[in-house]
Amino acid sequence: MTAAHPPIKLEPFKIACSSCNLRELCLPVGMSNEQLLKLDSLVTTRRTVARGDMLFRSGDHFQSLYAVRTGFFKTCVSSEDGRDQVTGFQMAGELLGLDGIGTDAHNCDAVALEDSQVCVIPYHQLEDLSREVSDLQRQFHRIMSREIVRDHGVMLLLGSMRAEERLAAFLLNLTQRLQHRGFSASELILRMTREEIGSYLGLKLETVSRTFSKFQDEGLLEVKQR
Amino acid sequence: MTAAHPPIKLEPFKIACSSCNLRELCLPVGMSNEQLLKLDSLVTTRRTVARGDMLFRSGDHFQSLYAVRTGFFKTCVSSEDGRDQVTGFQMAGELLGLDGIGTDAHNCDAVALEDSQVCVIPYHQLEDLSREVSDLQRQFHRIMSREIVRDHGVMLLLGSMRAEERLAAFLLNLTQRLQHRGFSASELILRMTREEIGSYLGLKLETVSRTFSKFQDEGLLEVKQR
DNA sequence: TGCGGGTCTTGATCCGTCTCAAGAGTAGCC
DNA sequence: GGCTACTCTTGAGACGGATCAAGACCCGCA
Repeated sequence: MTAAHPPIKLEPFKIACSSCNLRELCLPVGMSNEQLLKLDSLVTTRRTVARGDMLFRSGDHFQSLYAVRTGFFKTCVSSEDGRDQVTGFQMAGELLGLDGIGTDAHNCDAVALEDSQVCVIPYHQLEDLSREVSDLQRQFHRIMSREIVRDHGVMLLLGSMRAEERLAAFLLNLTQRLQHRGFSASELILRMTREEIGSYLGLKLETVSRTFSKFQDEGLLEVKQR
Repeated sequence: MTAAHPPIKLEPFKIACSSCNLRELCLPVGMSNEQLLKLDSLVTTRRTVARGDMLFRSGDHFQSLYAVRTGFFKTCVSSEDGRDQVTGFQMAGELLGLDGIGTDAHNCDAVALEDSQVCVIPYHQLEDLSREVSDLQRQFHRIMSREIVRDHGVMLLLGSMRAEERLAAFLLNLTQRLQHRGFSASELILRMTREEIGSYLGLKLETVSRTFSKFQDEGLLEVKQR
């Protein structure tokens, strides 16, 4: 939309929603330029999370949502008796922290699977602005609703598919989302371990590994260490 | 709040959110009386759904949310290849249809498991009002967020629990919700079949039945035909 | 009251995934 | 560059739940 950028200016380009290359995937979808400026004034800080570090953990006080700018995350819940379940993998443009709204406390751990950056979205300000900007309200509701639909899809997977089907559905989903972001449809790097994939799919890591081998034997895919 | 009801008036009492006995469980939570009157003008129609009938089905155009007033529902998604998964059971005060917001089309079937009544909440009007009434906005967001948290809990159940644990967790959850609504904590009527329970828990109906029998043998509960 | 269809229980067997275990491959780090 | 720790692969055997099958129970309805 901006015809040209200043020719020589070298000061660090402050990345704002209005000029973010992810704005067609993220919270800004459907918003006008004018509205985006308001969003810019709300989303002013970014946070870097090193691989293996947590963005937030279960029980933390909830204050902000986070939009993944670069990198890759997993979220996982755990039960009192120490069981663990990966509930999702998040990539650029996806929101983290929606689970915290209901109780003002985060309900899962969010772990960076590679060095990552997130935009901090102060939740109360987002509420305020979305009362003013209905397009923002709409998009926010859509995102929450889609998370619910996604979760239901995972339930279907966990409740009624066999190991091969689960892994195939998982890989298909990953490649589709990566393709949406301009990556190859035929190749991908798995940022997560077999164990994490297994946890997400309700399988043990050995089963995941065996299923990969099986797919490879059948010529369905080629595995080069992740 | 009303000290006494009119002594003789027999005309049908128009049930509004402001006087609904479920207002402490449902959308009105946290709203003032004044705000509730606005909500009343939005939620003006009710719909009766006979046992076995569908409130909406996957693919239907999305226009409204539904709050269960009386009765009991299940929601289920199905994959292209005909697999079926019950994603939840809804009782009084709970909202149906949140999955439709993201794509303007319902994404699951909602089936009444007994004769039921729901309040129709036109979604666009709800959006409008929640821009005006921040307490409504907050509660609506909370409800969506809690649905996400609930779904994550089901994923944990499906991904890492054994049959007995799943059934126990399910029964515990049901009794807690019923208790919240003033029913006995030690007794309940299962409105759903073994097959529906199984579908929700990722088990076959025979396994559900066997697990009930096992619990009974161990003296953990008593089964009187449902 | 007796019939028929749906639901539930229980048994026997089978199969998919888990478990345990050993070894190979890979990456980070001194 | 070589050590260590982690991750992945593969095998053998065990086990939980699925499947197949038969019969009991229950409810709605004629």
